[in-house]
Amino acid sequence: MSNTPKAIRGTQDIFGAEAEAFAHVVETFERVRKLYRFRRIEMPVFEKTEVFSRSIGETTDVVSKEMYSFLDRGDESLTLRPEFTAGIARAYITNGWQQHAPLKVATHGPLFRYERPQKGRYRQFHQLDAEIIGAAEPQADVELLVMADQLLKELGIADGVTLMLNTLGDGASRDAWRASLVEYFRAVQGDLSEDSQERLERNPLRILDSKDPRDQAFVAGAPKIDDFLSGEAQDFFGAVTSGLDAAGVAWTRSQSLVRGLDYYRHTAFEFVTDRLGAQGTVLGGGRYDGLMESLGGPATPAVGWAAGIERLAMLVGEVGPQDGHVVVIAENSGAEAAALRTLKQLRSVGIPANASFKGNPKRRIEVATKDGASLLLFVRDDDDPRGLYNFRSMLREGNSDDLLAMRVRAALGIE
RNA sequence: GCGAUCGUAGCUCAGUUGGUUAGAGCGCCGGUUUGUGGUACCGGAGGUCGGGAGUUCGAGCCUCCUCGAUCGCCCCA
Repeated sequence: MSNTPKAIRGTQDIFGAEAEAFAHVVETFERVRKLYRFRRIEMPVFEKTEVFSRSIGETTDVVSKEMYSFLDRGDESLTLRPEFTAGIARAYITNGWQQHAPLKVATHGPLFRYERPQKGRYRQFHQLDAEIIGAAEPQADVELLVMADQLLKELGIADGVTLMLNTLGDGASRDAWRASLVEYFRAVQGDLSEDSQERLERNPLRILDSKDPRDQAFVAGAPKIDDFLSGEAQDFFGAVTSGLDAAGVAWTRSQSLVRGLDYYRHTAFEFVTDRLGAQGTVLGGGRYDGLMESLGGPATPAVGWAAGIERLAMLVGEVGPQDGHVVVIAENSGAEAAALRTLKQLRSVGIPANASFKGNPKRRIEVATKDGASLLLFVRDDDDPRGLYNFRSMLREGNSDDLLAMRVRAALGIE
């Protein structure tokens, strides 16, 4: 025991109800993604380090202190993906996926960030991801948000989650706004929190969503992005919001919602909840029109979002009861072969079935009970005069299991 | 990276101002009872008290270090 290696900090071994909830989130995402005709892609888990450092931004926390980077045996600097978007952008360029533009893609899987673990935050965590690449139109933003909205509804968690929406404007708007913010906050620098004094240098937009009351006093009077928006950027945002209204997606304008990563432009959004403590963002994303160029590709407009599977799974809670299943028990060793045949027959027609083969008959029944079996099927010797099968319902008021029993009888060809 | 709380059998936890062989419930294994099961009863296995060092005649209970968990900050999905 003491010399057994421990799991890595911030990783999880997921089992039982949590694993079921996790799978439920992924399955729901797959279903919805097909409804919206997003194409499935599979991405490598690691990339050259520069894929992330050039796109996400050298000064961001993600790149400067949270990446799992290492030299491989060829002395190349590689990094375990801290997010999906940069790798997808790289793939888009290197594989010539421009020919499919506008390209709607979706994926999910593990990401890695060296952070302090806490509720809903892990070093290996999992996200759903959806992107539309090569579409400059606000309809793409709307499409993505409508899909996200439906996903949350189908997961049954939309009630506790609200869509916070903002625009960062185009590149010029964003830069002018940023300069104005720096000027504004610099004037009161001494009164800001220590964190925000730091942010002033590296990521001034982030001061806007600071939780520190010392900052919030100044945030209210800070320059607003709306005053810097070009006419074009205003029209774009207007098209997004009216599209959402037309599609019946509720949203809330949040002037202080910004994105931490450098590549974002125009639309920025987060679906947030207050039921997850400090990790309230459950799905977030935005438009990243500048990203492809930072990786050396052609100017390519794109939008996307990612959602934390663990966080969604926590909100989903217990997933509904599984379909009833049959447990097959051989009454004695002579019936083992018949039991195996029976299991195969049941499963081949889609009836969930499990075997109970450990211990004495009583023990087998106990195990089956704990497994939640709704029907026990005892199998006897082939030549037993009482017949091959003995049914025993496990449900108190057995309505629903009648159907299961009927299906089982049909599958086995008995009356 | 910063702060706070916590870390005793597989699980949830008790363990009195530091003092003889560390306990319970559930679970697990075996058995009895039982109409082939969800009951009851009997018995059993399982812990170097996260790890290391120190204080003390003596530490699960005190100190330090370390690892991990949890909750915030930060960051982000």
